Amino acid sequence: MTDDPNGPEALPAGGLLARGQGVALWRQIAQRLERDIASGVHAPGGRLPTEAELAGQYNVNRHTVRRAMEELEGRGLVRIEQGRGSFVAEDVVDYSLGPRTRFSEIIRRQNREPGGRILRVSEMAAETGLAEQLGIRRGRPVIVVERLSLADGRPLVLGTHHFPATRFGRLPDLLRADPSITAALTACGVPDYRRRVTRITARLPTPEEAELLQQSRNRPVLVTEAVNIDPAGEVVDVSTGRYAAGRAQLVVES
Amino acid sequence: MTDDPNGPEALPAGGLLARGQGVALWRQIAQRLERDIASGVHAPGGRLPTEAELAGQYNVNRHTVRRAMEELEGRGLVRIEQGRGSFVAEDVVDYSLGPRTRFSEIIRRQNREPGGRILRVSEMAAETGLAEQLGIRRGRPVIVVERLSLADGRPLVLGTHHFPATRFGRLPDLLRADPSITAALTACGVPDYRRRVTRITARLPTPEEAELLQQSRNRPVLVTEAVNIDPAGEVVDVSTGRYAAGRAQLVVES
DNA sequence: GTGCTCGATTTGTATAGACAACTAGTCATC
DNA sequence: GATGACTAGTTGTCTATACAAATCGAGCAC
Repeated sequence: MTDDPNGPEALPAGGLLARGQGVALWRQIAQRLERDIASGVHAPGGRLPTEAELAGQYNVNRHTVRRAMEELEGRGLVRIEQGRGSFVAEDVVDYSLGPRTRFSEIIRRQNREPGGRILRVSEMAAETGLAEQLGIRRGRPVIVVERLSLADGRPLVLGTHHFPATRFGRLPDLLRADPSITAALTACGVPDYRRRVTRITARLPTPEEAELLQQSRNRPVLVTEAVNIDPAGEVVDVSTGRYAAGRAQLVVES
Repeated sequence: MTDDPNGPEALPAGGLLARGQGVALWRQIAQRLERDIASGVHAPGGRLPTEAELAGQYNVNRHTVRRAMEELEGRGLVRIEQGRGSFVAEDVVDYSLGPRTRFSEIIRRQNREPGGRILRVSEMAAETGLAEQLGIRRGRPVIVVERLSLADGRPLVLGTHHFPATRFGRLPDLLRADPSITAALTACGVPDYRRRVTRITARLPTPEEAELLQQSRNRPVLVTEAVNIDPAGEVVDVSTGRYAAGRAQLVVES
């Protein structure tokens, strides 16, 4: 760095702030953080340095950093959570629950790229409650599909689907080729289906769920139990969904 | 006030805050100020108690009050001005400058009640510059109309209009009956006119202007010089407008 | 009457300390 | 494996002091 204070060199992001130059320290910090966010130094959803870290980095008081963070929060650039930290804001997906709940449609409607990963396909005998919901006899085989749904590459929903095996025996093969459940059902002779009911609760995720959804084990997931039926009214799918904390909100329009 | 802390009596607005009850002091202060504004204790545009006064009133630190004020400012309820004080926010009028600039239309378009007061009507000989703009000979008489325009009863613009007396000799009588210049011009055979040009500057108001506009003498007013012409292209009015500080912003759409 | 200066007033910034409230991770226990 | 306790880490609130920056009004000079 030259001795010329008006030289062309740009200070690095962590460089000293300009004191007594007419721009409040907190504004300069806010500007730098905004720039770092815009340039991708901090990714959406990513955790920012702590207030103490930033205070040390910029050699200012923690309250000065807080003032800068409040500014960014007010502008929707960051999300501050007591006890957890500060995070780059990311848009929360509005997950509409209605007669035609379709993951890919919902995601595309919000200008994001839907994705899916089939985690596991297995077969098991239906226990009483599930059999009842599916309208089959207890003990009959069901295809269980565990699928992770992503938006823009980020996990959003962890779904467990149950299909009567007698009717949807081909699902495992179909899903190997294309992870779209809607497409697979079409191939099985169900060109359309609709949501009959959705029940919503919340709970803490299991360790495995937390890992798959890329979230903390201490933050609750929204849990849905849904029943989907075909045009004839037959139940085709009983599914459980677990929605990543802070990344989706369920929307029910009356 | 009864000894029962759960009694039905509501604390007066200036009553003590509830400490350690799970609601931050600054939130309680913000809520009370919001309530006072909503109930009309503080009128739009009115000055709020100073930070020091509020700190004393609520028995808190000045920074706690600042936090509350920042909250209200962020929600657009108040306007804080360094060195001047804090004021209840009032909507700033968008004063559109275009071919058909009409005060009453502009005000009504923003759901306010236009009003006007003729301050003075006089006659004088046109000096060189004015004569030139009006397209008359120097020394010819012009009718000078000083009008205060109000929105919802609050002064917004102080206008000085100059009309050629030979053509608009009836203006004084007409304006006595109805303070609408547009209506008076119609009665004088000018059913329509449009804005040819507007020049904008800013300066500090004179003491009289400040008083009429109900503002500080230290705050600049926006000043416009406008030329209005009739359908035949003849200049009908050369006017000066002085817009109250903080209450109007000129809007020019390209 | 006007403009300038100065003191008082008011908000804005920065630091500092202390403690509350919340969260996450670890570890022990069942 | 699940649960609860505990600890460390992180943000939130409140107070306090000091000084900067902006504004206002009074007084005075011209």
